[in-house]
Amino acid sequence: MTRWEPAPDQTVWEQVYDELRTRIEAEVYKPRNPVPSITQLEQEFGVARGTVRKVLAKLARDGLVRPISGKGTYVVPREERGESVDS
Amino acid sequence: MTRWEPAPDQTVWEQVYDELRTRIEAEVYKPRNPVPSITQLEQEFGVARGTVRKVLAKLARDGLVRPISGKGTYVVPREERGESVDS
DNA sequence: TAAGATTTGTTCGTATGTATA
DNA sequence: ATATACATACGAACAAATCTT
Repeated sequence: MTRWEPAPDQTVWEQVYDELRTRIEAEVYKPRNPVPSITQLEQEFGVARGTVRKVLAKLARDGLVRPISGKGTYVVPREERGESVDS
Repeated sequence: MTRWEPAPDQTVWEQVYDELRTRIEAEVYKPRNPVPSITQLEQEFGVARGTVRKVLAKLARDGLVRPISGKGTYVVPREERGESVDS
C-alpha cells in the first residue's frame, strides 16, 4: 500500500476495498460482528481516513456492511443483504 | 480556490500543545495534580474534543502527563518522567 | 443497592485544505 | 478539470471507569 511503488493498475482505495471484501466473504470478519474501526484500518493499511471511508462507503452501498454512528461498522449477514446495486 | 492562501505556521493542535506544555513546565498545572478536563479545555481553547485528545495524547507520549480513565489526566512530576522520546 | 454526574476512551459523520497525477 | 490521497478539524453519539449521593 505504499505510494512509491511502480504505477499500480489499481488505486489504493480499490486495493483496500478488494482486501476487505475478501475478508468479509471469507468470514474473517464474521456476520453481525464489527469490522475494525476506521482508525485501525488506517493504521493497518497505512492509508488516510478519507481513503478508508471511501472503501467503507462502497462496501455499505454494496450491502456488505452497515455503519452505526458512534458504535462501529457491522458485517451484514448474507440472508439480510438486499440486492446489490453494483455501482 | 481562485486565490493563493498562505498556510498557517502552526496547526491548531500544535498551538494548544505548546500552550499546555508551557503551563506544565511553569507549574501552572502542578505535579501530581490533574490538568483541566477535556471538556474544559475544549471550551477554553474553543476547539473540538478530537483536537484536545490529540494534544493530550502527545503530552502523554512525551511523558508529561498520564491519563487515568474515569478520573483525569495528571501531571507527571519531573523526577518520575522517563527519557522523553521526542517524537 | 441504585442512580446520577464527571471523565477518559472510542467510534462514525462531515467538511476543508493541500498536493499530486 | 477531475479524481485520488493525504492531513487537519469540526460535531455527535456511544461506552466504560470513577466517584458521590
